[in-house]
Amino acid sequence: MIKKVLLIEDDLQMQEFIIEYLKDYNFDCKAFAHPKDVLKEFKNRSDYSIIILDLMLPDMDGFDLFKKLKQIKDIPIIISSARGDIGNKIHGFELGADDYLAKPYEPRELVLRIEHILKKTLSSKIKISDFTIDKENHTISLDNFSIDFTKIEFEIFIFLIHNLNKISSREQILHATSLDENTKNRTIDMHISNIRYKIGDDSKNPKYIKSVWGIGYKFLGK
Amino acid sequence: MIKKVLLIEDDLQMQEFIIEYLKDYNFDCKAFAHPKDVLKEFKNRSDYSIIILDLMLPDMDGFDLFKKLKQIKDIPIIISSARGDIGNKIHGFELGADDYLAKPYEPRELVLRIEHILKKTLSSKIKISDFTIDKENHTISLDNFSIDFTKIEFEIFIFLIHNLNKISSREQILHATSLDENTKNRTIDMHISNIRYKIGDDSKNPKYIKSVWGIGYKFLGK
DNA sequence: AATAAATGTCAAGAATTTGTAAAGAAAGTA
DNA sequence: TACTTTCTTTACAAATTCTTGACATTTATT
Repeated sequence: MIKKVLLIEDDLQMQEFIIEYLKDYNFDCKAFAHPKDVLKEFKNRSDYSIIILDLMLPDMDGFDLFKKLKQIKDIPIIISSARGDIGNKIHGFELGADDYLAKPYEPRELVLRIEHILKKTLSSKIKISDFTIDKENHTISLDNFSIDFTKIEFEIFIFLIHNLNKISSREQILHATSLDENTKNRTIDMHISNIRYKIGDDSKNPKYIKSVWGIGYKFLGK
Repeated sequence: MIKKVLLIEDDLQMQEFIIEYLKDYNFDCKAFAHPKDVLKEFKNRSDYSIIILDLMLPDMDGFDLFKKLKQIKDIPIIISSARGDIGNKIHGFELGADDYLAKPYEPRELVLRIEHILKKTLSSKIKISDFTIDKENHTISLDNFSIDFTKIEFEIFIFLIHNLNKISSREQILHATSLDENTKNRTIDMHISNIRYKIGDDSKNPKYIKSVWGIGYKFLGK
């Protein structure tokens, strides 16, 4: 499967160069210079695997853009910035950037970092807890029985299990999934209830999804 | 807790410089130039949190050393190598390096990468008094027994223990927690009573939470 | 020792949060 | 269009937590 890369870079020559370079490594890369265009594109076609975000952009603060992109869909983002721009780097990591690249960088280094991150994030068929998760095929199975999750159930399940043993608030769940941002909390409870039913979990004596009173939900591991 | 860093670097001046730099960021860094010494040290004292491995070493191939270190104990390793030494970089990632740094690098960048990796790897557990506190997961344990605090009990407990050996007034407790501002003082007393019960403390002869007559409560430490 | 004020905690019930059924709205399909 | 599936919301019951009053006990003051 060809991975799609979303490049945000205002230097047009650089754009061209990276697109060509990534093509050789089997990445389908689209580039944009303006935040507005990026957001529009990403909202419409969110089948990208990774985003490369250059911080030196016009119009809008790069961190704003970062947050907005993450809100639309939580995929890995590599931040690139001018070498020595340390303040930004700190901020980048704190924001949750998966990596950053100091400019000027070698294109081969970019490829390596992309592959490294995708390997961690996307590699299909991972076993966590008693479940086998195949993100690529959007399937989850328990004891070799495939579970039919709906889209949102799948997203919530993935989010919870990625935060194994950590409490996820309803707000976090909301933002991590494609749920509309003014969806009621009780809707999430309802999805949890349905997920529990499908995986045969009991809310009163949970094996997998525990409610943490007043705070959120927690996927129990190991 | 001070984190220990194991630096493998054959340039002695560079060693000195990095040790000093990391000291400013509260890392306890020990450096070695020769693989034999490193292995000996790491076998004897494996309480390091992270390893910085420079690939340009005498005596032994850097990748061999990498593998041997990982075998002794699987802690994060950052590989550093001469800029442009792409072949090594690939290899580094394939070996399972957690990150790599192209030389010359800024020391601040090293700190950032260390902190980034440790944040991911190390859990957020802190030990205070006899308790292990994980704020993120909202769990507190005493002698490996997990204590089930309610939301407000948790908040009060955290506040008291953060003010170890200091007296906290009921008013301070009120404001430090999510309690409604016109909650009665006696309610706080009740919460304290419940907390004491859960941690097995005795109000008359307290080991942890002492009442200071007319003023407030004090968490006793060390 | 007597008194007043502060603290400990039981127990009741008030308030909040959660579980889930059911019904309708929205989106997708044939 | 009609049908199916998914999503959202509401409603009510159940569970949990929070608050308070009451009374016993402790501490400080005189």
